[in-house]
Amino acid sequence: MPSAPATDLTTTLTRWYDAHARDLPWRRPEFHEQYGAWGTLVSEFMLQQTPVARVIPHLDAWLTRWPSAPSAAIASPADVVNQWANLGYPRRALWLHRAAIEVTERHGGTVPRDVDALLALSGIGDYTARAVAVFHYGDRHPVVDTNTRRVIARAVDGRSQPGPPAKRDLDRMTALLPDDEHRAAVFNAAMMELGATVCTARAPRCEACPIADRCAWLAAGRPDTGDDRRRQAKYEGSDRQVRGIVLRALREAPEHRMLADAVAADWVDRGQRDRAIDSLMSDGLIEADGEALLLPR
DNA sequence: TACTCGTGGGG
DNA sequence: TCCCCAAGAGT
Repeated sequence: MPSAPATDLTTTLTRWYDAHARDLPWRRPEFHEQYGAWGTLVSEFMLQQTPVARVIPHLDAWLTRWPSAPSAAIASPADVVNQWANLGYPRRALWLHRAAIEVTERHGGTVPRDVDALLALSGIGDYTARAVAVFHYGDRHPVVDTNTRRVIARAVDGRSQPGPPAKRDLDRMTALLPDDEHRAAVFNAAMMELGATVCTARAPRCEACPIADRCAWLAAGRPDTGDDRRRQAKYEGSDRQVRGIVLRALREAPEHRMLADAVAADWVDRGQRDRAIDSLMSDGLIEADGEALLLPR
């Protein structure tokens, strides 16, 4: 007969987190003192779909240049897109810039604490809004990302992978959250850290897992329960690839300006190249000036 | 809901 | 080599 866990989930995860959490810039008290909620907001924007190791140097550079929302709000879109460099998904740079303007105009330059106010900002969804409210302000909300969804799928549901994201994920995370605000914040961080470093997507290290004794998936023998997530579209030859080539060329060009004909000139499918340029323009990531293309002013 | 949107490191 | 995946959000 299996014995009940000696310690409740929150305490177990909190102890593990205290001993094993990575020392990341946005977890340091000085970071919050220096940059306030703006620092957390910028870090979370960059962490949307970009790995931690790649974010760290860019975050430092960004906050050195723009240490507050109002300072970023008066930058040009070109400066922002260029500073974003190769972080990927460059629309995020424009949305972050827009959010900085909104924070300056609507909230007097201070990133708001209220989740609904955060959700109303450009580029901020369920994850980022609650991450700011929890990790900077210390409030009690469910922070649901790919890591927490995977940990719940395994530990609670006994499945090898989570299903597609759904609104219901928020309620499931809430159900696990301790009542105390501070403990809830640590619980959110610990679930994410566990998913990022132990309960990983590909090769989970169950032998190092603090909650292995109560994991439904491990108890079931780590079955492959299938994966109903949608696979990422092929990148090679895609519109995204062409967009990436075009934008990189403009970032690296003198004055961030090039003759349109010279951009991605060796891309064989000319029609696809032109469509990519059109879509970048409609996103506001580039603009046309006569025969030239340039980053938006 | 389904699809799009970059870039690079690791298995 | 190739494929997978990464602190998601907007449409």
